[in-house]
Amino acid sequence: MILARKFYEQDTVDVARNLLGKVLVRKIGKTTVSGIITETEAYRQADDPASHAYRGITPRNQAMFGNVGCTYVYFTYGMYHCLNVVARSQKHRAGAVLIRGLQPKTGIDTMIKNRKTDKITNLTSGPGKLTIALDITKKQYGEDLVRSSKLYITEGVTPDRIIASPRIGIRLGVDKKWNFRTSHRLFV
DNA sequence: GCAGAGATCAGCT
DNA sequence: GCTGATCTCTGCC
Repeated sequence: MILARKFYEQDTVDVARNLLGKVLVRKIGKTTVSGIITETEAYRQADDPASHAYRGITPRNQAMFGNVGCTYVYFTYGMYHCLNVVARSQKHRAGAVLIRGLQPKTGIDTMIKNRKTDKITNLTSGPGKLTIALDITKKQYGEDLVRSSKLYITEGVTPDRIIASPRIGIRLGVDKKWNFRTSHRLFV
């Protein structure tokens, strides 16, 4: 069952927590590649100096201000794409959830080919890695996860334990524990 | 097993 | 110009 628009209309931090255990599905041609979401991070706007949207709208981050349930894909460090899902409550102008980790479910052979590594635990254990494994680039910028047949998120499993931590790799906003992960992920 | 460098683009403190 | 919501490879222990 594909998640409805309403799912993404709640506070970004809640959506980040609720996305754990859901299944991210990607169709590449005839192949279905999917994985269970094991790690996420919430980025809001005016109250979140670590967010790309903090200083207002730019051509790059405009998706964060757009329709909830769509993707925000950005290119960073000159080499990597990262996948976010736009989500926010009415109180905020912008917000997105960074998908940081997956547990490979189907299409693992395709992931191996894309990633050029055969270590399962290394296929999608990071934001830059999972976009390579699922062939996600700026072509998927703004894709509507509620309506698209190529990229969407479905119901999955219920995580039995959720760990909240400070977000990774940021300098500002370290006080906010907006990184969420499940205890039964494959990766350390 | 771990630290450090390198790759190299977009948006600015 | 520099810095970053990153990852891989190299070299050394």
